[in-house]
Amino acid sequence: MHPAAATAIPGLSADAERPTKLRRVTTADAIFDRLYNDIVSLKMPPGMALQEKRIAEDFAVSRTPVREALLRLSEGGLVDIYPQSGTVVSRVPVSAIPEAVVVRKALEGTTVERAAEIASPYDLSRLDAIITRQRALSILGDTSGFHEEDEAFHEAIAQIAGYPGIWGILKSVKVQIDRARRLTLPVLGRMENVVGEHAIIRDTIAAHDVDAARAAMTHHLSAVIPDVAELRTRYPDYFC
Amino acid sequence: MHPAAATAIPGLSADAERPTKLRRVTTADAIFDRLYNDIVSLKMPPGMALQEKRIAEDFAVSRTPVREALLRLSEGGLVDIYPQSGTVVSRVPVSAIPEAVVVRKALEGTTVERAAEIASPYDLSRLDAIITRQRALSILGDTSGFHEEDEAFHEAIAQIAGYPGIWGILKSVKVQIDRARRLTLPVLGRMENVVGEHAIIRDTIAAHDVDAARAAMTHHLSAVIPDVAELRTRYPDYFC
DNA sequence: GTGTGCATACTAGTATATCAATTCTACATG
DNA sequence: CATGTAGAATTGATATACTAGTATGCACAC
Repeated sequence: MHPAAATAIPGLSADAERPTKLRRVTTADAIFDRLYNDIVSLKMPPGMALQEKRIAEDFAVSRTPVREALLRLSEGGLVDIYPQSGTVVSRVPVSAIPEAVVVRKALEGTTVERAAEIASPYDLSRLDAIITRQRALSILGDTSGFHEEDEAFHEAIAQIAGYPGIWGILKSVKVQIDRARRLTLPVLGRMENVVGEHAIIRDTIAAHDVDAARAAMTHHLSAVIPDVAELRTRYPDYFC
Repeated sequence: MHPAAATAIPGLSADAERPTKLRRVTTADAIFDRLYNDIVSLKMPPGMALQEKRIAEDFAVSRTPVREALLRLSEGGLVDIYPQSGTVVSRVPVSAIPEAVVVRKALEGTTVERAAEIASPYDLSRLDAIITRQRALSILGDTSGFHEEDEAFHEAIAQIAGYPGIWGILKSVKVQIDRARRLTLPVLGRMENVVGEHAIIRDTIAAHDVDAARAAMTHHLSAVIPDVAELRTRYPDYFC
C-alpha cells in the first residue's frame, strides 16, 4: 500500500553505473501517503480546504515537502490547486467514473485473459490465499481490511499476467471510483458477493478458459459500480 | 502538445465557489514542457546526467521550479533521481515496451470500438482533415509534424468515443515507445503505410463496423512496434 | 439600497540558504 | 603497488524568506 512508489511505467530497477537505490523514502513521500489515505478514506472530504502552511505545521516540517506532496496529489486528481488562492480536496468528477470503469474493463479484461493463459499452480495458490483471507474478513465485517485484500487480488492477477505496470495505471484510475464507493452504505451481503465473484474468476483462470475469465471479470467490474446519481443527491457537495 | 496540462483523471472544469481557473502556466510548467520535449525528441539522450543547479542557471530561475519539473518527469519515468547522487535522463526500460503496447491495444481497441458506434459526420470530417494533413506531411518528409498529426489522430478517436481521460493515460504510456521509435532509422515508405492504416481505421469507423475497427487498430498498433532487440545492439547505452 | 473601487489579508509561486548523504580523490599505510 | 581511509566536493532534501497574484470586506459614490 504505497501509492508513492507507483508509476505508470516503472523506471529502471537496477543500474550498473549507479549502485544506489532509486528514491529512498523521503519526508514528502510520507506526507503524500498520509494525505492520500486521508483523502481516499474520506477523512478529508471532497471540497475541504487545504493550506500548505497549516499542513506543514501539523507535520512539523517546512512547506517544501508538503508542497511536493500536494503537487503529486493534484496530478492524480485528488486535490485542485488554485494559484494564489487555495488548495482543496477535489470533488469526485462524476463524468470520470464511467470512463474509469471502461478503463478497468479494458485493462483488467486483458490482464485476466493473459493470466488465464499462463497461470501456474503457484499463482493459483496465491489467489486462493487472498480469497481465503477475504472470506474471513467479510465474516468479521472488516471493510477496511477487506478492501485491502480486494486490491491485492486484482494486483495479483496483473502480476501473474506479467503486467506489473498496468497495476499502477489501474490504481490511479480506481481511486476516484473507490472514493465514490466509500460513500455508499454497506450493503448487506455485498462483501460475500465480491468473494464469490473473485472465486469464479479464480476458477476460470485455473481452467485456462480465456473467454470465461474475461467475462467473469467484466461482470465483476460491472457489479461494483457505485450509483452516482443517488450519491449525487445525497452528497451534492462531494461531486461535480 | 502540453503534457503539463494532462492528468489521468481530469479535475473539475468549473467551480461555483472558486471562479478562478485551475492552474495557470507557471515557470515550473514551462520548464517541464521544455525538458519533456527535449527528452522525448532525444535531444537529451538516455543516460545523460542532469543537474538541478545547471538547469536552473540555463533557464535563469531558481532551483525550486526546476526541481518541481524534475519530480514530475521522474513520475512519468523520464528521469531517474538518485538521492544525493544525481539525476539522469532515464534509459528506455525495454521490459516496459511490450507492456505499453498491450495497454495501447486494450485501451485504443476500446476507444475505437466506441467511436465506431457513435461517430457523427462531423467527427469523420475531423479525422479526414488530420489524414489529409498527414499525407501532405509524409510527402514533404516532415517527420516531426507527421508525428504530431499522428498523435492528433489517436487523440481525436478518444475524444469521439467520449473518453478524453483515456488519452491522458495513453500519452503517458506512449512516451517510452516513442522514444524507442525515434532511434529507428526512417524506413522508406513507413509514413505512407501509417497514413494508409489510419485511412482504413477511419473507414471502419465511418461504416460503424465495430469489429473491423478494433481489428484495424490492433493491426496498426502491431505494425509500429520498434525492433527493440536491434536497437539494443545499436544503442546499448540507451536501454536497460 | 446597490454597485464600484480600494485597502488589506490571505494564498501559492519563487528565490535563497542550510543540511545531510553520497561519491570521488588524494594520501598514508601495509 | 594495492588498499583502506579521511576529507573535500557535489548532490539532492529541506528550511526559510520574499514576491506577486487573488479574494474579501468595507468605505464611498450613485
